[in-house]
Amino acid sequence: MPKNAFTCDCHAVNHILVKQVQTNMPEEGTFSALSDFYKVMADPTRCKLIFALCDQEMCVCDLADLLSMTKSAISHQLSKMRRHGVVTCRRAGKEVYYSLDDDHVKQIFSLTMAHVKECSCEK
Amino acid sequence: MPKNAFTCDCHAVNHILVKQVQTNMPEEGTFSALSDFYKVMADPTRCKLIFALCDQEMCVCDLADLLSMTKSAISHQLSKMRRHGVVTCRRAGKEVYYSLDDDHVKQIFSLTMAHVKECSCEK
DNA sequence: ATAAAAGTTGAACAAATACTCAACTGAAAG
DNA sequence: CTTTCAGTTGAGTATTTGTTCAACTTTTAT
Repeated sequence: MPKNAFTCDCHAVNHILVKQVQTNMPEEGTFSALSDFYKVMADPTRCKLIFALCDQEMCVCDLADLLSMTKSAISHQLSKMRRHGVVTCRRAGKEVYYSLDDDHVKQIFSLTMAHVKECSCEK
Repeated sequence: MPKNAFTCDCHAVNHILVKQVQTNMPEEGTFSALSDFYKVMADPTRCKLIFALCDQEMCVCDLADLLSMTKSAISHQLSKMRRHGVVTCRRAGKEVYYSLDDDHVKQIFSLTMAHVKECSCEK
């Protein structure tokens, strides 16, 4: 059974506009990639980790101490972020040091920080 | 029982750095606001809606037609986005037209679009 | 008034997900 | 070699969440 193939329950008011937007729409994969990226950011713990890693690399242990959480919880989050290209890591003896992978992330993060400070929208 | 108050299961390697980052950390509310914002963006359907509304306002019906989804599903998503200050709406006869509320959103969105096009990270 | 179309809303269900727990790997020190 | 500490990983659980369904409101047309 095709998912939701044609279950629009109404007739478009402005057909021309709909068609026009439709031709400019990126492919499905672009939107999954977009929302996947935002999903990685969509958690307070991961936002804190990004904030912490904005200025320097840090090891899992220090990040766990900083956020008063277990190494396991932090490690899970970091590996998710790593799978999505948000952070990289390097081993140094017993420690593994994480840092931000991409400069875009820092840009997007600080732009969003500025946004939420201005925007006063109720939950 | 206090949630995870002090359950860090290790000793910080670099105490000084941890303390330093700790003093610069924004308050909890800032991080919830940040992740709440990203949560709103973290869905393919909502990303498509934002894309569609980047250039002009559109009514629910046309958006439902564009994405081949029910009015109800679209309306639920739009109201979520409205509660979080991402979109606004105005009534015009039977139709309700939605548009992007804040220019920051457009900026962040296009920056992210550029990011995911360069970044080739596996799922 | 009545009907039809656009949109909203609340409950319910299925899928995704953050943290916990326990078992594991890798590196350094005894 | 054994122990210890840093970190990872998989399973399990509780919570969150996207869509459906059905009932409702609002506006326009007959």
